[in-house]
Amino acid sequence: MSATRRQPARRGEGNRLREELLAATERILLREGDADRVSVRAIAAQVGCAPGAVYMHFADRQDLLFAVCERHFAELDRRAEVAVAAHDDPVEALAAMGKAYVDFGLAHPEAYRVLFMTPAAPVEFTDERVAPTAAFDRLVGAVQRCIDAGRFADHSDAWLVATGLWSSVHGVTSLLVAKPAFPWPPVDQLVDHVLQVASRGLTA
Amino acid sequence: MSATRRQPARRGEGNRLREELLAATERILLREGDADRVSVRAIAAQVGCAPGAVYMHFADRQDLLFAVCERHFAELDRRAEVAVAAHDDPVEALAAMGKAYVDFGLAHPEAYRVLFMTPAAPVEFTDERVAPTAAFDRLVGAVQRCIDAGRFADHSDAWLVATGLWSSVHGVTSLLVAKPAFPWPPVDQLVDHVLQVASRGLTA
DNA sequence: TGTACATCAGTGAACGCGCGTTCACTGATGTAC
DNA sequence: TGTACATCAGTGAACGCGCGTTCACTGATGTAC
Repeated sequence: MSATRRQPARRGEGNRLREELLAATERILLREGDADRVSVRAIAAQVGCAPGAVYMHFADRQDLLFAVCERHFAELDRRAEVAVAAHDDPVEALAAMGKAYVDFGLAHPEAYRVLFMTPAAPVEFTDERVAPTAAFDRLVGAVQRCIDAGRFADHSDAWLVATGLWSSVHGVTSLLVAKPAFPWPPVDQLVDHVLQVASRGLTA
Repeated sequence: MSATRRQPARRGEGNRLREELLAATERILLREGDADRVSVRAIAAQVGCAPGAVYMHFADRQDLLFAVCERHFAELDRRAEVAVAAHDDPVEALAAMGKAYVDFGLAHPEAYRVLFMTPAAPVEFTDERVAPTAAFDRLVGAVQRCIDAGRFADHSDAWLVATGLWSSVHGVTSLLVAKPAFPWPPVDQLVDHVLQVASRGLTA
């Protein structure tokens, strides 16, 4: 896009290029749909700087990609938090979390793919850099509240129910992200249907 | 593995190398877990032939990768067919299809990823080379039989229910494939749980 | 039975390319005296 | 106020690498006469 050379940042504004690099990486990630196809050189070209300049702000390519994902992970957790807080009824809160999850995935398909649809995320989320399970812990908590409230007649294993629910909402999200050309029903209808079926299946 | 040079095939046995290339491609796809990381040169080295020999049997790299996937797609449809045929009860047949689907994905994670977890499969499945919707058509039919039998009280849209079910079974499969390191419940338990919840949610 | 020839199933060197990363250097900006 | 110097925020050329693909060639095998 902006193939012209940018002006170097002023003193003390070293973070400007950093922000531009993050934005450009995200743009290219969105366009390519695959972290493997996002090259340092393409990012630099998009920003209008030399490839080497990337290494002023990030240790390496992985580190840059990770930084992009990290932001989105934090947003997912925030969305989940808001969704839960909006409902007193624990089953409704759970459904709202599910909806928030799908919305997040569809709003950031590129980040979603990198985070949840590749075997190795740019950096493994088991290390100390991020708490990937923050959003998942929130889900387990919401399930446990349903169980404690006696809403799930037959199910008492919060971990099992939570992984099952995650599977379902991930299924919708990831298929929509991976196969946009498929003749899907209207997205809202599909999402509501899946959440409703899951909800009925658990409470029945 | 077999880094030694192979003997050229005899006259009339030209397909021998073709088969060996397909097998090697599959092996490397399994190891790498990503079609983008499967190179022609690595395949040739594995088989023990020159890189150029690949072009005696396949038009290009895409063509070779596609041929590997095509076989697996046929197997998925076969498994679905067998599962449906084994049950008189339409709801049970549907659950059996779901189980067969997940089993297929876990048995061939590399093919599953290429087929269902990337935005562009090696070749787009909308073209004339394969009928990717064969297995899906089978699913829609199985759902319709449940509806016709009056088993789905509230649901009359076979397409919506089928896409929803696909989402659920895809969710389990793809998460297990993409995140094997996650502390999942026992796989059988998780799969049975998801299928049971979906089944109850639809029949309730 | 012998031999010239066509064909099959490859070889292997080379093509041009884009990649991540390094490193010596540069020019503008701020600071100390 | 002027000037020497340090520092910041980069540049840009180069490194070695692996990639997909092409192409002139090769050696074994079968076939025609």
